[in-house]
Amino acid sequence: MVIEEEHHSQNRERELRIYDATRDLLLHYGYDKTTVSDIANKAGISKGAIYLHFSSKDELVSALLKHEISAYTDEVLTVLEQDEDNLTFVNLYQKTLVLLPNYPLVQAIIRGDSRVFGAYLSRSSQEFIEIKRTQRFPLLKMMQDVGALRADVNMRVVAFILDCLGYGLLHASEFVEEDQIPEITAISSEMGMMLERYLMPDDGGNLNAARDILLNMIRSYRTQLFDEK
Amino acid sequence: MVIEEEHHSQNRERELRIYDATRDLLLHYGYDKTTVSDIANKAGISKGAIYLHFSSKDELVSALLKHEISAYTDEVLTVLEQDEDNLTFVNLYQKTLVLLPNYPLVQAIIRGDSRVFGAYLSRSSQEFIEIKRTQRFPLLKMMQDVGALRADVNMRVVAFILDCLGYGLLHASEFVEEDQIPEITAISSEMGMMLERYLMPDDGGNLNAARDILLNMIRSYRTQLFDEK
DNA sequence: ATTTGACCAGATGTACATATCTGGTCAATC
DNA sequence: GATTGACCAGATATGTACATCTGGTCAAAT
Repeated sequence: MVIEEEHHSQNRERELRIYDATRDLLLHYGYDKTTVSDIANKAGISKGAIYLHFSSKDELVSALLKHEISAYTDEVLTVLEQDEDNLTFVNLYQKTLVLLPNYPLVQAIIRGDSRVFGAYLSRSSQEFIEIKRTQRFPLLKMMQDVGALRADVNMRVVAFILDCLGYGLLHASEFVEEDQIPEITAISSEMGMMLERYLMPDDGGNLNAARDILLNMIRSYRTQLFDEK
Repeated sequence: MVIEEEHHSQNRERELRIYDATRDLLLHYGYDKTTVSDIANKAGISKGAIYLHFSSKDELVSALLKHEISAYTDEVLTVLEQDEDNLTFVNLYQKTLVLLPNYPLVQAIIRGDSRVFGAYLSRSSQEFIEIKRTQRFPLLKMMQDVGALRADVNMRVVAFILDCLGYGLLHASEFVEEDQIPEITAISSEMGMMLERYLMPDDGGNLNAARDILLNMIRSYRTQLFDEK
């Protein structure tokens, strides 16, 4: 029993090493230029050992992506659940956005970065990405319906504007020098202010309801992601 | 004299036909797939005649781009100068943004569209684009300094956010179905509302000053564009 | 004096053969 | 029975010879 435990954790530990190696290599060289041997080398194991964990290179990458998304949403959920008090738009936004730079692969997923994912992208039909965008409008609409957001805006258009803004943020390095990009804390704080002034109802709105909707949406996204197939 | 006049206008008319042909072909097939013969054919003249107007294909395209930018900024200036009264942020934004879809080449320039400009882009070092982005912050800062925008925002970050938003808007067709994109009038109206609530000082601010700064900036951009070389 | 379009050199594209690489396997090893 | 790495087939990259295209010119036509 003790032995099996140890053994299992040995395997798990190796799996995590494989994830680490794959993440580093994907971000640095991209999917096409990263070979299974490279990953094995970097993880300090043989190529065959990779196939003891994953049935193919694609499956390894899929598993890694789920792992990364899981870690990111986990952290977001934890943080959002924590501060019951002192809830503001700035907070809500800052909390979820500030964590993103710690998960560069998640950023690359949302961005649909072909440099990082190469041939993998065209094959796997981006199951991960779609969900987020198609659910932005419903999320905002629900928030508006419970009175968390002001009623006198065209929410369909607002969703589109926020999509554009998000797209721009994730692609900023394409049109501006890396060192010209402000701190993510400054950006999310400023964006929080903007959304607060723009979308908060005059009576202050129901921020707890907004937070709960956001939490539920993330939770259902997680379920969807890990249950199907 | 009359003959010369007529002759000149004959040449000018042919130059405009060349512009029209080039614009159409660039937008449809892109720079690399558009040959000088194609342009000549479409304009109903011989290839040699093109070289009576322009010394090279590149120079033709440069001239066309200046021509397009000139036309667009001309129209913007006219419109902005017109309504002295009833000045609002929504108006200011709507006026400049609503005209852009009529100038698809200008959009392509701002977007740095490699499909449209192909090899031309890498060569000509995008003299046109740079100016606009590097001057967004100074523009906003000036507006803030004259009290047209609220003082309690980090204008450097606001400029960055607006850059991201602009980038996203121009690249919208890359991440959302064409028919999911709202009407440009709805977008600019909603964006005007957003900026108004976000950036307008509590006392309403000095919108005439803001408009004048915008006008001057566009005028100086035009001068810069047409004077140098 | 204009305008044309055949012409040219260099760039670009095509086709194909050859060399290299790489995802995945499995007999041999530990 | 867990792990390895030599091995293989198919994919990808490289070299190369040849054909086509295209920006630009200029003698000839208008």
